[in-house]
Amino acid sequence: MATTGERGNTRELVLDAALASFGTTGYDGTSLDDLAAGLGIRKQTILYHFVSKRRLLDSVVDHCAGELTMALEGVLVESRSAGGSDWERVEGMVREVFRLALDQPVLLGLLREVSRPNSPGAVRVRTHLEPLMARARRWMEDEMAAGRMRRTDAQLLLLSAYSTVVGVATEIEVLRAAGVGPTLRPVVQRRGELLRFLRRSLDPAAGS
Amino acid sequence: MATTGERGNTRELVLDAALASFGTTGYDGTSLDDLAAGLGIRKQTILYHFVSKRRLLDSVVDHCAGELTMALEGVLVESRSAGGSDWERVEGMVREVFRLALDQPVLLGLLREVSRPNSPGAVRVRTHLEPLMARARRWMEDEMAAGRMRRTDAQLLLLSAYSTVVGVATEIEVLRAAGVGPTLRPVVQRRGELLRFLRRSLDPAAGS
DNA sequence: CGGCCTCCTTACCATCTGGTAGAGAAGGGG
DNA sequence: CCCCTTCTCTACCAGATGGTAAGGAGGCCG
Repeated sequence: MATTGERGNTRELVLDAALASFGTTGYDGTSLDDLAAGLGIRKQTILYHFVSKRRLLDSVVDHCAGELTMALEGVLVESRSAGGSDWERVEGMVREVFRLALDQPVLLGLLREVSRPNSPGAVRVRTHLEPLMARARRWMEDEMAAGRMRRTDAQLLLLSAYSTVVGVATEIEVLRAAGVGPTLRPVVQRRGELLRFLRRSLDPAAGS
Repeated sequence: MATTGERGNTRELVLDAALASFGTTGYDGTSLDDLAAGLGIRKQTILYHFVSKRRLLDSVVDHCAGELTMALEGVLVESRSAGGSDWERVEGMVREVFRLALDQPVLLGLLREVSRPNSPGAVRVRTHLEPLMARARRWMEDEMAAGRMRRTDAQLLLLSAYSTVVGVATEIEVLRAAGVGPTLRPVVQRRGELLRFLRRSLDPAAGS
């Protein structure tokens, strides 16, 4: 075992620190030496657990994607057992995403970093998002066919919602940088806009 | 003069290439060697014109900020000579910003890069934006005092509009990365939302 | 005890980085 | 003609970076 007790949680400590560093300083701006120094360990310890810097980023992305997926799954299960309508499910998921983002602002930094075209993490994030999106799309199209959802281009709607979330994430970071701390107002407002947009597009009981 | 004709436009060529590279690959991800190689020149030529990498970034930011300022100034002058109302002026400026963003997508990349907290370009961008914001704020407060504009927190409104624009910029990039090319729809929609929000907050002739 | 596995270490390296020093080419002006 | 300025080049460097190789400490199992 390790000389300095601490048990086997080194991996997760590195994961957390890397998430924070990638999210704030960026992938290229993060050096393994600095990362290790911040944790009081040696760079090689990081490389022992995560082979290479690139795969460390992948692991961080995997970790966060897993959290998101589980959280959304939870909402889905809950809504299903409560017998909620389609629209209530959609709303629940959107609210959960925003809740996650506000609870763990570090996630926003990472999201922004990997959302950049040409980002090394972009492909990895895509492998996580694509099945999620495909599943959501299939579900929506089924519901549309059954008349429980207003007909629209599911693919485009999902993409639009996704880009909106990424955009809001950026906004939150910009506001934070400008000193406007945890002012929920604009975020809540933008969430409301997204929800209204989705409702208008999906809810058969909504006007226009 | 230069061995290879081309006159003295090397500086601007570098500026353009740097804008593109900083915006896509990021500041840390851009190497002077690669930048120079892409232009068929040597790194030292870049350093001759721009002393250091950091100051190259500053120059790029200055250049873009100058373009933006001039464009906005143009809208102001035009609106003033046309005798437009306060609200028409605000709307004209917002439209001009979006027009610029759509015309020169590279600007979006840079904006996103420098909007990141801890970005080396953040301070530079702030020095450009602060006087602009202060001026806008004073103008708005004057108009509010004169009753030509609805009373509200000018500072917060400006910041909110700014963060919205940055957010939209990110959205456009994400959509572009997802293969959804120049689909104007979501952008126009978000511009509409921003305009409605501003109108609601500022135009005395608007409802609610 | 001795071999094995896990985890973290020191030692080292090839490469790339931004940046310095200085030379060479060419135009312009006295 | 020579000098000065402008611009680009070659040569070079100190430091940082990601990554390899190998060893040591301790638990576990035969």
